[in-house]
Amino acid sequence: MTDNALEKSLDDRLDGVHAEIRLVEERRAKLDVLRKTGNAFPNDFSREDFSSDLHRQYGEHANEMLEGEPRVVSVAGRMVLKRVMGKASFATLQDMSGRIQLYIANDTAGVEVHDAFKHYDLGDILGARGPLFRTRTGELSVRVMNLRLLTKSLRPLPEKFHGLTDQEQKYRQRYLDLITNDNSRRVFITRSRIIQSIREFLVARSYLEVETPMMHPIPGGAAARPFITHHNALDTRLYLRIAPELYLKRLVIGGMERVFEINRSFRNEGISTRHNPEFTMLEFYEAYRDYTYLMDLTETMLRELAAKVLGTTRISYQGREIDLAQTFERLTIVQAILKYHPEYTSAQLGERTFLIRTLQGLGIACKPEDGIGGLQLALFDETTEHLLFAPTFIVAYPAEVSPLARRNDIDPAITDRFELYIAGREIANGFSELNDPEDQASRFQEQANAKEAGDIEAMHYDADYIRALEYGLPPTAGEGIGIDRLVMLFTDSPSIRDVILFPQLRRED
RNA sequence: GGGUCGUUAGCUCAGCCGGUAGAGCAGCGGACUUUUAAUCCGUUGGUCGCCAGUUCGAAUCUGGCACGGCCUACCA
Repeated sequence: MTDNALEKSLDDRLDGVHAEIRLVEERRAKLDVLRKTGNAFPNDFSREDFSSDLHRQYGEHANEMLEGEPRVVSVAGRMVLKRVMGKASFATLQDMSGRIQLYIANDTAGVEVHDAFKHYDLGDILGARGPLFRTRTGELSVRVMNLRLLTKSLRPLPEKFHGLTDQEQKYRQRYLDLITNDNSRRVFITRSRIIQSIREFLVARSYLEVETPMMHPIPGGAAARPFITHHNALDTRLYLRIAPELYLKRLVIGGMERVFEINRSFRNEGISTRHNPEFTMLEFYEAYRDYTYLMDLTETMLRELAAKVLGTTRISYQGREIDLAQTFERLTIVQAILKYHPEYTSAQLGERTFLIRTLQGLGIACKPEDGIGGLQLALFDETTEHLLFAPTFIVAYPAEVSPLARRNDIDPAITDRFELYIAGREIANGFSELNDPEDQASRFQEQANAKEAGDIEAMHYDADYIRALEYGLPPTAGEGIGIDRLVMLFTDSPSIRDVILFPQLRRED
């Protein structure tokens, strides 16, 4: 590259940043003026009123009532709309609860305040005081007597009408998404309410909320690939947890007969619209109960949750209706396949050779060690799972894929376990816990052997957990619910990234 | 990981068969004392994701790369 070419490329590069910088520089110049004339970042403004409270309390009041008994309010928030009309202006302020309109005029706020306001930018944080009134078109507004710029915004906001639509930017700069998109705000408020309501539901039933380690010396409680890290002082390998299960059951052994935890688990697997490397799970355990009790409890919980958070048990997800008030169907894996695929017969689904041939026809690789139950489950996963739109409990999972679940008393090849499907997705997984330490030890051994044989998701042998079981785990039922997926369902969100504030993305650079 | 679509002004988007860029919003200047996506007049702003190639000439065609959306695979 010649010197000339290098110089040209540098010039071009500076030109490239010029446009955006210019908009910021204009605002920076305004900030410089603020710095010179006083405190540019004051924090002595006292906000007394939320916009939603004002709309709720005075939304129905006629203007004569408001003018007759003036209610002076103090509001603050980000200016998201601005309309200057010469000697009077309107601005829309957005706070955590909603929006309120400000009226700023020469004859009420004063010429000086109004002229200053004219140079405020969309995105600035303002504080305003004045009496409420209703405009000619009926909108509840603050007749501004005092107005202060509390924080200068240096960067321009996304377009006021369309908001931010670029998915990547919504995820990377979530604050912009929250400022400009009502739906996004609604989703995360709903998420918070769901979690809060679950807490209340369980606490009301004498559950204790606990926190167990996220860093595990032996990852356990699920079949998944973990993240690996290292502790320097202990010079030891640690894994980010893939599930809290084994620690929660240790607590039940310790006498915490009803415990729950709502927190993150981590799985080092693919990222998709249904998977984020860190995700939030509710796990809860109750002693002296079995999995049938959990199914009843889950139905009640989801029903009450919807009624409380959404105000209805009827959910619309991606254009289809789900009514949580209806009794959730309960089907075994085989019953579910037969219901949705009447072309198969019950006799066929009991034949190993038929199952293997059918799965191969669907392009599913069968492992030679797969038992009949495993083959049935593979067929279910492939052909039926995604069709379970109405809430459905699937029961009778094979023991070979349920290393932590109690065997069924009549058929020891299956376990007392269920999974709940809604909208074609697994929402919950629960079972009567395996509390026979010797059975658990041999199941761990099978898992360890599978791991040895190359199954990267197989569980480790956890001797410490076996020791705990040997002290006696009371008969217990336990369940996990994927909170993110539940929130997706309740907020009609197509992607898990829409319900996680900061989803994992590739590095920007 | 595989398939597919996308990346143009701060934001939302046009840009046809190749002739080196347009609108709206935002910004700046002006008019306007009940607007509400205010309106009207004027105006600034772009290495068209990056790197090569084809061509007299590339936002446009071809290849590669980066990032993202969707579908798909593992899973909760």
